[in-house]
Amino acid sequence: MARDDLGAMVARLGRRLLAMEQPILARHGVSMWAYVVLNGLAGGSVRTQAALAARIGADKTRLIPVLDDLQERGLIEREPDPADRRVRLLALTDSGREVHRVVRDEIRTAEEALLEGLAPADREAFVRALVTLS
Amino acid sequence: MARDDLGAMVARLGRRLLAMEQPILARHGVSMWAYVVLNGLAGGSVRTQAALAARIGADKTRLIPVLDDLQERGLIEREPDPADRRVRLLALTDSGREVHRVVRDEIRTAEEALLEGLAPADREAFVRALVTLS
DNA sequence: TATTGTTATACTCTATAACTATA
DNA sequence: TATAGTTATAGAGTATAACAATA
Repeated sequence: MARDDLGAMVARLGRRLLAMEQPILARHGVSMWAYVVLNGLAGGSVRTQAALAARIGADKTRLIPVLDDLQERGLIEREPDPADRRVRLLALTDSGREVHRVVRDEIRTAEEALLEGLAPADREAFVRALVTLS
Repeated sequence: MARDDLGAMVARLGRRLLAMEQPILARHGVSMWAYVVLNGLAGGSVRTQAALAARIGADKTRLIPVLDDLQERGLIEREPDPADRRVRLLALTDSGREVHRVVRDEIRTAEEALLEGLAPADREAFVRALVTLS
């Protein structure tokens, strides 16, 4: 069975997913990186900017404008750690948590619609494989 | 079963595949875009630069330095179409076909190694799903 | 007038280095 | 001296617009 390289197919699928998510994010005024940050903070285990950068695989300097924006819009809190005042402790506000939940639900719904194109057994195996490989 | 968004997982897998391919490409002195071009031409159905750009989803202007380099190195031919002298007809040289074959084989081998981490049934379903979705 | 390929330019994204304030 | 975060800068990658040569 002739097929493209995995790399080519994964890249195409990535572009397709991105195109699918873009309108959802735009509708809520959230950039891709802002969503990734909200997502990273939603777990609750990440507290500092350095930890967040490591978690989402971004440079720490890339995060700063995103955090500035999210803070201005009241979606995150960013306060000096009393125990080490070099560190900023990050947390979602209620409003941030809500935006994250809404956007995430819409994205998940759109993902499900995409997976409808697969046989049910393949669908489960695909997600399982993706969890393992990623 | 809590999992990340498909987008996040696909992006991570994409980065992983890229990191895996990078040393192979470097060893043969071929950039990612150069490989994509060789791959696009290997099928034989694509003949013009515009068609190639469309096929691989790249801007036509992005292709030009890549084609210049591949031509200088004797991996592709690029000649005006006698029937329409605006058009450049592209083709792999024997040497280009050989480089493509070698690189592709190494990439496929590495991909197989990656897929070893999956149960055989999941492996097939994963590739099948990827073909469908991408 | 429209199209293929090319060049020049501007823009975006990302990484690097230098700086501050703490420790 | 080392570290968290910030700022400024430079580099890479990409897209946009203008151009030359055909049709």
